[in-house]
Amino acid sequence: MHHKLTTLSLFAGLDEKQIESLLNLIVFQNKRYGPNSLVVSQGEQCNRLMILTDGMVKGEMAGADGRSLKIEDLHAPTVLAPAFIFGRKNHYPVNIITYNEAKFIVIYKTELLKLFQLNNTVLQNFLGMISSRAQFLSEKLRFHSFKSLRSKLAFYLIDEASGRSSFRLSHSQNDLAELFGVARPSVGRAFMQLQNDGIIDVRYKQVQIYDASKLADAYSE
Amino acid sequence: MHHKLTTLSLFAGLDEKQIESLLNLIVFQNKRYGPNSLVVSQGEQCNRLMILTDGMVKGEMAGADGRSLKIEDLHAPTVLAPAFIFGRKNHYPVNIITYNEAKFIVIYKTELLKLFQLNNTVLQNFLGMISSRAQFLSEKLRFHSFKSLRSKLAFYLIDEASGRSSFRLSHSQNDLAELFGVARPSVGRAFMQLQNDGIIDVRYKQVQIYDASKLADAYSE
DNA sequence: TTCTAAATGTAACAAAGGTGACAACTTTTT
DNA sequence: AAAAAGTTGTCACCTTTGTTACATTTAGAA
Repeated sequence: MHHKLTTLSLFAGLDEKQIESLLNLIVFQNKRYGPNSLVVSQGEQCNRLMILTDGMVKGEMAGADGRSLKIEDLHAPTVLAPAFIFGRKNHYPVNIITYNEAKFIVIYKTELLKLFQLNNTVLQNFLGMISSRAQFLSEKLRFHSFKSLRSKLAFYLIDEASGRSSFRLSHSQNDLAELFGVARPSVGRAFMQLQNDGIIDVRYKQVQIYDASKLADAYSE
Repeated sequence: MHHKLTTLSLFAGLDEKQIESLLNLIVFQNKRYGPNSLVVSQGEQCNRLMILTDGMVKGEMAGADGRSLKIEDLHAPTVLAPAFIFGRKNHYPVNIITYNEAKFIVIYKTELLKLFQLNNTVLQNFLGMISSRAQFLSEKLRFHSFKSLRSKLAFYLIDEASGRSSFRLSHSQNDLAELFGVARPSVGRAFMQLQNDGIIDVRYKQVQIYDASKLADAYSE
């Protein structure tokens, strides 16, 4: 029936039979939306877990004037906004809109808690999902806390080097520019400056670190 | 005994007796550290929940070269790094060091899960803690995604106005500068530019919005 | 009220990064 | 091997933000 659920991170570690028998023990709804339907509207209270089992949806945030900007695309199977059922703010921050026909499983909060009591693996998966998200965001944010491009690049290089003094970059300058939120030529300039300072040597993707200590200094420049 | 635990968010909604009887049902350790002790070292595996019941500690991140920068101070009672027990990366990202003498309750992962099974409130509190953290981080990050100072300020103003067209700012330009990660005079300039464009009127903390639509336009400038 | 500390307005100059463009080089595909 | 696509080096010029400094205004304390 819901064969795709085995690939859902919430049910990781469970086989099809286990999932089915679990779902038989709780109350949930199947919902189906046509293309371009509003599934969840911004500000709506989030007291249920929505699992996208088929289709593709987008989350977009309505601006003060009605225009909206896309936040992200979500493909089945996935869980929508797991951090909003139990968080302090339990109102959706975005509109969720279908691209094509989409199917959902909807589990209300009380039933979800029942599910957690029934199966420890599901609970751990859910805890893992939210925790990983918090970790991911935390890391992104720390990256932003390095102000200058030079410091971001230094941080990246030390991480990428992971101890080696010579290595090949696994991202293009374009990727890095996007990652750092700057323009591509700026990345090139930053590389060049580190090289001119005698800290590294770069030639295309090949990097040689001459002075790891100075590179670490660059964190705070 | 652990009278302070009633103010711990993990045990919110429970009284002293309930907490005590819960703790009697699981295995945990009491630990005590002297001043300036290393409680947790960066990279160490996180397979236990540490609850700071007395004292004050700091988290600091060791740089590649040994120097370290302080991340945050934590006061009792609080839970250390709740998002790291169940997350994908279960290694502490920081060193935790005591300022003064500090006492902890240490609950291993398996016992913590037992606690969740025993008491639904504790589970919901824990879910709430990590969810709220994810939400908080998410919001911070979204703010950073507005590139220009003008767009950040516009976003802030619309939020602060919350519908009104005239209101008083609740932060100083200094606060805003810190919040936006820019220099203070830049904040002043950004205010002035919005004013010169006829979008708002500012006089010290008093703000009048003339054109909310144009202000919203400024998101993407 | 008067004094004082904090907040704000403003200016000149410096520095960082953005933009657009193009050539040179590498990698991948055919 | 040749062609195509992608990546990198580099340049000139523009825009935004940082820095420092100082005068002015406001708000809070005495």
